[in-house]
Amino acid sequence: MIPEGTVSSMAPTPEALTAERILEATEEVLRRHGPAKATVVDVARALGVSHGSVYRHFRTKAALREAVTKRWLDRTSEALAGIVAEAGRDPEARLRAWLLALFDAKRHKAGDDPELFATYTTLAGENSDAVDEHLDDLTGQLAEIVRSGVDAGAFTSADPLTTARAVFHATARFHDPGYHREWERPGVQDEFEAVVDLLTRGLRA
Amino acid sequence: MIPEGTVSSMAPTPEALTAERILEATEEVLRRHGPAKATVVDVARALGVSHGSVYRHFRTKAALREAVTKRWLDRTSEALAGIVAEAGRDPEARLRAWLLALFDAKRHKAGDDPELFATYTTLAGENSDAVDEHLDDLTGQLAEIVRSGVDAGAFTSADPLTTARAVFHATARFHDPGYHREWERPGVQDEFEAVVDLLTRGLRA
DNA sequence: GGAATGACAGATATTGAAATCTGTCAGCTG
DNA sequence: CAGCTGACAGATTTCAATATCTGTCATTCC
Repeated sequence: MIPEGTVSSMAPTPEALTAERILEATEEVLRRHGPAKATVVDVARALGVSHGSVYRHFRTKAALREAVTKRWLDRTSEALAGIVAEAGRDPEARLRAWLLALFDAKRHKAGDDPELFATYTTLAGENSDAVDEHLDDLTGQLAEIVRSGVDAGAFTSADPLTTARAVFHATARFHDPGYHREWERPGVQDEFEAVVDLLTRGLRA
Repeated sequence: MIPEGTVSSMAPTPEALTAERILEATEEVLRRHGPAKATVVDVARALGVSHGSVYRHFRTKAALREAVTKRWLDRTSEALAGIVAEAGRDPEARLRAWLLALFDAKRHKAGDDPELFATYTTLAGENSDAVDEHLDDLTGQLAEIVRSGVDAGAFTSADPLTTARAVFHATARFHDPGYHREWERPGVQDEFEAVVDLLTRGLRA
């Protein structure tokens, strides 16, 4: 066993209570009990500590839930950042791939584990600040794709960020959790393509 | 006083209990008490009859609420039909006018009387069949505009109805009641125009 | 001495008994 | 007789008592 970093006493068996461990336990409790019934007492119990100890790392229950929300949103952003980075690829293909990846990611999350998806949708509703940041992040990625398309002479846009926001808003039906019921209906894929076709036509130089 | 239509006994003072009068009373009760507390007993009381009489005209409370919902949705559709009928006008201008009229109508309903808007949003959520019909009606109107644009050589579209649906979905943020909170934020008008610009560019022949 | 505990006050959620509502129908009323 | 009434059974909602939770902090434990 290697001693972990610079700890005064090495406290071997009962791992130190870190913010990270609390967040993991909170995700687990949310998965098990859902957002309405998940209490910080549950989280403390899952960790084998008193609930007072949790309050040492997170000032309030709301702050704890917000931190969980941020982690989750960041994981989504990271997955898409890879497509933005594919510098060599045709801008239109990159745009389509990015939009499809976003749609697919959401669709699979909603379809594979509906309860967990509902849980995170509830959390997102409680933390509009975290969501706004996430949305800025995503539109920033889109703007990056638009900008490179303009530079390559493939797209026209007076202001890539405004254009990116327009594309994002126009595809809301295919990524906004509020529409998740529609994602399982037969024709959605075609609807998605019809919208993306219209948008890419509108973007072309 | 002129006798009303063909009535067997003329029953002058206490007006006959018609489906129409019940619907009006129901709208009033919904306006006063909201969707959660509006009961059919309330409706009967407002009309000065027993609740049994209401059930003579509407089989269930749900059917009564659905009828109210339909009336309300139909009023919205009719208002927009006028723009579709402006045959002489430039297709692109007609499309923009139609989308703006829809956005403005929704925005004013939500802004002027938020509680009534919330009430009707709840009713709409309960009556997805009526809503689906309404949506078909609206996309039909849009398709009519697209079709006339294609005929005039101003628009390109392999299938006007599919294209109309794409335009409708792409502008969901500006007519779907779920987004009503966004309609009061400062930049919405610009966001709306950015989306409509992109879509009209995509439609042009 | 820094981290964790657990008792506590006020806020929030749960529960089950009582009140109200929905939908039916036999009978009243004009 | 057509239309309306009001009593009724079962479903749903309300309300208040009870239990649980949140957030604090004086005290305990390594």
